[in-house]
Amino acid sequence: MKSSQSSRVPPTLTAPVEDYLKAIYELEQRHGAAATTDVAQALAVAPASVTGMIRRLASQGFLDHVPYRGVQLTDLGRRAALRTIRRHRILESYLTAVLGYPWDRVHDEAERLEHAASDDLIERMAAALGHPDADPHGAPIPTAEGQVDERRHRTLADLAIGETTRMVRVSDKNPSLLRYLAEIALQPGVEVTLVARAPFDGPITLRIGADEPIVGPNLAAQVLVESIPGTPITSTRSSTSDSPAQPLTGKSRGKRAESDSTPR
Amino acid sequence: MKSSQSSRVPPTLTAPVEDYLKAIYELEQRHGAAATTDVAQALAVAPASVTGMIRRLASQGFLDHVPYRGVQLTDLGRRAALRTIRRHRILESYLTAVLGYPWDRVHDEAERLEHAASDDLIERMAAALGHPDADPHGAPIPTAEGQVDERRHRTLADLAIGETTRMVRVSDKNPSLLRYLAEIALQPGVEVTLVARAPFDGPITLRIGADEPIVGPNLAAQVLVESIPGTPITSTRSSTSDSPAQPLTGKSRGKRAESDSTPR
DNA sequence: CAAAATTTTTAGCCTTGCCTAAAGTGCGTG
DNA sequence: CACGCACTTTAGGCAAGGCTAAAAATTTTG
Repeated sequence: MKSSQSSRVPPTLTAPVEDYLKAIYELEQRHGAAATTDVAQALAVAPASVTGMIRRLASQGFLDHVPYRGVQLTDLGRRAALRTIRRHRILESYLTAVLGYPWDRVHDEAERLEHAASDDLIERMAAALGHPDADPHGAPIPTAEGQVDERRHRTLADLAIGETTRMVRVSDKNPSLLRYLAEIALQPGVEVTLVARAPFDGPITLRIGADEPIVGPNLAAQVLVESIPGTPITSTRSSTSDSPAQPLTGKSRGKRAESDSTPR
Repeated sequence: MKSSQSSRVPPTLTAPVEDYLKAIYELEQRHGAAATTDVAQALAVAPASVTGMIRRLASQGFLDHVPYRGVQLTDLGRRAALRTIRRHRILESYLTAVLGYPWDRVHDEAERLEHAASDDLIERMAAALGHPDADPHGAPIPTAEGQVDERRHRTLADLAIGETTRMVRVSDKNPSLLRYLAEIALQPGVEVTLVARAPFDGPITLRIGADEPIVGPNLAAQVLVESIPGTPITSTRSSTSDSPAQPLTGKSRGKRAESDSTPR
């Protein structure tokens, strides 16, 4: 019985290990837990493979595993996951801001580079960008010490009719969605108003600047927004919290790398 | 019996495979052939491991292997090797010129990134640098089509007394040597004169600008130089050729990324 | 030119990650 | 409360790459 408790994150994790920890962290954030099947789906591997890797990760102190019950990252595992996430998001920011990558193509590139880049390189890139708080898709960048803004946000689908909010974030994993969002100028920092919503989960009319694009509820549910300070909250739907609910681990948001993405 | 002849380089080679092909290419350049032991030493693995990998690479058409005789890259293998070398050298150039890496620390970083970067990323970096011909250590960068300047050069140790040449290249693999060279300002593009050479392989006095550093024969043999056009060649020692010997595969040299390395 | 030294290969084994097929668990529902 | 379904784990394999020890081939040398 080995006692490898909550010490420092080993410097040399394999790429698959980093991917598992990252995926488990993100599942924990979204669903409060990470089931074998969910991890398998997130990583596109067979569930049996996940069971095997989980055993290994548990034995190395990255997570706790109750058979048939799911996994939970230890402090060590969470720090390792956040380190990889920091790398990923700084890489995305750098590729977009400095090398002109469109925002729908940075994910795959960052996904590979995050396992190969040294801490030194990552910090040089962060410095070159002025230490941004969020990546081009609005995802908060953890600090080198593992602090990150874990606030939940409402989605466009949660808004009340007439409500105006600021777009804050969208997943980086769906290139065609990202291309479409760029087309209708729906990007982090932009103000968006819910003009109308057709019944029975029908199309949603937005106002973005002078345009009034109509989007499906499926798209709307993927776009995260936040209240604009000083605007009354006219809640209509049940939703995840927007104002600080859990104690924040990170610092304030705001600065963000300009994303000069080129749709198509 | 599969027929995977001299077609295109498969897009997805593993990192070890890329490392083997690169090492074999470089050994072929230097010694005309690549022996099992040499490859093993270059990659820091056991000779038996090399035998195994060589069998696999031969079966995939990357090289020809005559048991107990050594290996030779096929056209396919050579193209794969040059692709990796191009990535490596563009990465070194970019890290040095754009992110302020000192020239003694780019090798390790490039060594990992070369396996993870996409062609797109590499070409964006090359474009950002104005498509340099050589990396910060003077190594020629192969074109995307696999053309490269394979000229051999003399070393500082080969010079005649009083001869003035231009420093062109040094290996990127020895950080402390690189730091010392930066200290005495002996970098690619710099003019260097052989002032004196003590007998019995003794210390060598150089002139670089206004300085006259004294270096050992061991160091001198690692620094590649080329004749300055219009300077008579006063040969004294046996040496590898300097003027075009083998037909060139690459284009002319010249442009080179500024290396703003910061020694210590 | 045979013995010694060197190089190369074979044999057998290990770890990491992944797979499929089959067996166990847990839970909701009739 | 038992049955069925979904989820999870176990069992058994495979490929890539690496290792050591030992055998075989080649080269060097006395």
